[in-house]
Amino acid sequence: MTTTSRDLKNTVYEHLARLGKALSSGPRVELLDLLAQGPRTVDDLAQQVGQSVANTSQHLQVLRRARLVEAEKRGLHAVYRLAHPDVQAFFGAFRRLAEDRLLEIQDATRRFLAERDALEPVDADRLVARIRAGEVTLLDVRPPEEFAAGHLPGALSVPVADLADRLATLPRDREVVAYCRGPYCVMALDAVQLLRAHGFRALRLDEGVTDWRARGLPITTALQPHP
Amino acid sequence: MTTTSRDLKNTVYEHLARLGKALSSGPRVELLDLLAQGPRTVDDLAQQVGQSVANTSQHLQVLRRARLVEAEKRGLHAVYRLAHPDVQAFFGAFRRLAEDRLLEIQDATRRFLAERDALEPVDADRLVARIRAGEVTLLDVRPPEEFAAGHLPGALSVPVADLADRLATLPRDREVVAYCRGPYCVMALDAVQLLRAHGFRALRLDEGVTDWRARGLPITTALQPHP
DNA sequence: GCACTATTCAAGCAATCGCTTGATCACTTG
DNA sequence: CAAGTGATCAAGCGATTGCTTGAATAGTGC
Repeated sequence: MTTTSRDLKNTVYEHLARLGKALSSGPRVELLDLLAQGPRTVDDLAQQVGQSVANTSQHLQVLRRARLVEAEKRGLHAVYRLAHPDVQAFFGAFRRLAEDRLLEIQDATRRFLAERDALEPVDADRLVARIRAGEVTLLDVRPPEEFAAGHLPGALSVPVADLADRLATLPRDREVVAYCRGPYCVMALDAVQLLRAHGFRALRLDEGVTDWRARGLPITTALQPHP
Repeated sequence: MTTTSRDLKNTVYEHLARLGKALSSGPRVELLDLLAQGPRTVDDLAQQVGQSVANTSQHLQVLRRARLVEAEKRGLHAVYRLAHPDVQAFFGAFRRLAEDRLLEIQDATRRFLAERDALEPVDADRLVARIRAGEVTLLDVRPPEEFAAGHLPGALSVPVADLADRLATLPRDREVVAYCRGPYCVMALDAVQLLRAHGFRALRLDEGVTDWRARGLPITTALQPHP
């Protein structure tokens, strides 16, 4: 009797721990973070996290066994995506808790930003009104697929790789605000550096689409995520 | 340049994973679940999870390094508690996600409950009104310390171990509702069985104090958690 | 059918993890 | 101060994990 109730506890907590295990490896958390931006193929993900394809595939299967992501075969490719909107919300809570509690994270990013002397990012609260009013030029510097999967209203899709070629098309009389995936994403940082080097007044928004959505602000999808 | 940004990502995601690692072992999750009920000493916890004291201590230190719990020396004892209210909220989200996504958990508990033929628990929504109106006798069958750390308003503290001795003091003309720590806690189940065997109309509430609080319903503390 | 690509599978190795045991430290009480 | 208790530390073990390498599978395009 006490033994069977112990058994139940063990299996229940063991299953809970399976969810924890899924989040217990750096590369896996990074994969999840990428997938929170939108669906992706395996070797796309592998490239982004800088791991071998085989290894990435294995990590993805761990995530799949924990029901955090799911895969769909599309011709040659296997497209992975988050298994449910709840996962995105939970992952946000996970990241937020870690950032709040583990000061090392804040330290590391602060040190990194200081080192790159990228002026402190403007926080969203102050910018939201101006962005929504269209007083600034808003750039989404993520890859086009992520832009397609959802972006801030009014944002222009200018992948950081293409930015140099498209500088001429940007109005010079307005401030430019660049954003990418979130506070740890450096693409917006690169963009701001490049813009400033060319005389633009440029700022970095340190939130991504997921943070934006978490605030209850609107997201636009130019294309359906899975039509 | 790309290398340093990789470095930042690695350290950030590695730190995030530290939080995941804390949640990646069954006993550790169980410890967290217990601590969500209220502060505890090490060997109290060790007994509850059925592990050696040394092992429990080590698990607690992993949780502490992840800043999920903190310890305070009190004379001979080390009292552990959750490090912040956010941790409790997050742990609730963690458990809820796991329950929703990992059907194995629901299966296991359902099978267990069926095996013990404990009639299905009454869900809170239907009972809340009657409990608040005081139409039923509400029993908190957890240990006294947990009752002291916070309990539902109007509940009587009747630890399951003492229940048999106190049956005579309970009114027989009203329904009895027993609760303990949550859906996986079997103390309320034992209590209901015992009550029914003695002719009471008894029901089990499958929520605990943390669920109750998460609903925004009131909690009473008879004693200050840390005076 | 053949070459090619994207992904998964299987085997292997070093590193880490979970638990145990026995010693040690910190504090209380006789 | 000695005895006793609660907790931590340190060493050691078997099991698991993370990554690599090389082969196998499934679908595409010639």
